[in-house]
Amino acid sequence: MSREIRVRFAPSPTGPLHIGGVRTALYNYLFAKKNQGKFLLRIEDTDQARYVAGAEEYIRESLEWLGITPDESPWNPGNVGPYRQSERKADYMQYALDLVEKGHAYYAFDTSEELEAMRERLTAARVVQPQYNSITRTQMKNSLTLPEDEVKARLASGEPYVIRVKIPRKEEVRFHDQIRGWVMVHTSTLDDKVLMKSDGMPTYHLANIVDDHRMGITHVIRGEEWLPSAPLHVLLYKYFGWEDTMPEFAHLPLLLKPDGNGKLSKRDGDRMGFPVFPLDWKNEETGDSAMGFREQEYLPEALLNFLAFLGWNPGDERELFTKEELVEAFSIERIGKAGAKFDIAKAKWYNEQYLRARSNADLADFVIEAAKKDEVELDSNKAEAIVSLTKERVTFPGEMWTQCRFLVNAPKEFDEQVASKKWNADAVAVLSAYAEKLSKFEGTYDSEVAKTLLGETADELEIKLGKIMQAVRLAVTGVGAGPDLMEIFAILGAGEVANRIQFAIKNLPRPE
RNA sequence: GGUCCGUUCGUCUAGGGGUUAGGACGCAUCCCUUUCACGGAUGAAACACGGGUUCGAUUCCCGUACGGACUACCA
Repeated sequence: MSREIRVRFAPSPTGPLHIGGVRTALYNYLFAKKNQGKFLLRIEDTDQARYVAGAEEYIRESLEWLGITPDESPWNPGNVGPYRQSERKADYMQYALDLVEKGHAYYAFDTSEELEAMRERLTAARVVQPQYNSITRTQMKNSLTLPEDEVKARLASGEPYVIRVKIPRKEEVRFHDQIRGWVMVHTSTLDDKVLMKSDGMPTYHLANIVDDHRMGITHVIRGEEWLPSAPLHVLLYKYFGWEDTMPEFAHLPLLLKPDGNGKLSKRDGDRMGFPVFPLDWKNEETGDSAMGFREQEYLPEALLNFLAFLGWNPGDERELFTKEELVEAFSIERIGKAGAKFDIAKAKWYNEQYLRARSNADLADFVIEAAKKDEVELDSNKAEAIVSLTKERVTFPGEMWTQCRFLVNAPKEFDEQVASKKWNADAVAVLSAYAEKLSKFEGTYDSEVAKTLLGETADELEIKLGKIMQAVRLAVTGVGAGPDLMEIFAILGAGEVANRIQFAIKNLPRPE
């Protein structure tokens, strides 16, 4: 009988959720759904000093925006709660004490000054790795060196202490990683990590083992930065006697900066002008802020697809996947080992693809909102017209509006470069004749009519249309590039086009 | 420094003892379009290096180089 697949995403609420964390959440989600399992969210808030107000809500909103919804979370608890470690505080000590009793952990009373002194001493003695371990603990103040009654006395007096794991001197720790295969580490390189802090809170190492066990986690899918402490975790499972239900591990490759080396940081985004966080973030207290993919108008389905492909691929040549298709195709075996550079150009391409896949009605709402910020009220007909004019040519929804602003606001100024290059006597001749015709025009002025009429006008003057189209565009829109001109003419209407042409002829310098 | 992990076009990657080393993004050129895009076509572009093993290695093994993560009473 096999257990139900249960995975968790366990961020700590210390600030905005990094995009790498989002990918970790995504992979956990995909793996759970693929295997008809459960995806849980657990808040790792055991560091009270680093707790940032609003961070939890940020995590929740980010996941919601992307549709990576946890089956169980602090806000939607299952029956293995609490889902916030701080709320489980009282339990952890019992587990730590259990380890002390079994001889796998011990009390330590060293002050931070004493710890510092120890490190200095070791460094001076040219010890390569100054750490609290099987050798150095014999010289420190702990329940292994102090007489039993003194330990009791110190404990009774309320003196601050921590509980450390007792790492064996010579032992080989072997564990399997689903991405990297077998990993072997010798305990002589491990140190006696703190399990319980002096404030009564557990460290990550203790808390994550206890919680994963109690929450029935079957697979731990997390970032590569945890790989070095995985041997400790394996040891803890063994000391607790939970080897039978120890989860499988999968350590994900890191997200790297686009240029140079090293992991992707907020600075990289700021430097190169792209977001590194899902949502905008603003901390009123510290004043730090960050821009988000959502506010930069990346579509959630595009971000999701992009992120999924950073370190994973389906093995065939498909690139575009909905969330459901990702679930269907996902497998841990196909996750790569090497870190992936964060290439925003690809993200933009995905955004274009998904933008074009959205319905015009849907996109029209975007356009209406964007116009509102410019204090322009658009009805849905006009907005949809703008959408069909532009959706094939923009990366972000907001650009649909910025590219069409001139529809509402007639140009007062003209692009000088285009004017000096393309504004010529032929163009003026055709345009004034065209405007003349338009002012007398009656009937339906659609893009076909607009085009035919313009063609006829040019023919009569024996001027090639191709030579003057840029100038025509300039006269009516003020710039040299944009959506299909004849469609624009149709939207503007004959009278408005005529007016604009006349304004342009009056205000642009008269060509030779 | 130590431990662990990694290395195929500029980027994301497929592949895997014998291949013209495949795709996508980006880039370039051309076609379509009496404008601008979309689209289509084509092109340039990669197995880090050195040793083995082998008839044959980009693929397996070992080194080297380079890169990364970790090395807290942070997660």
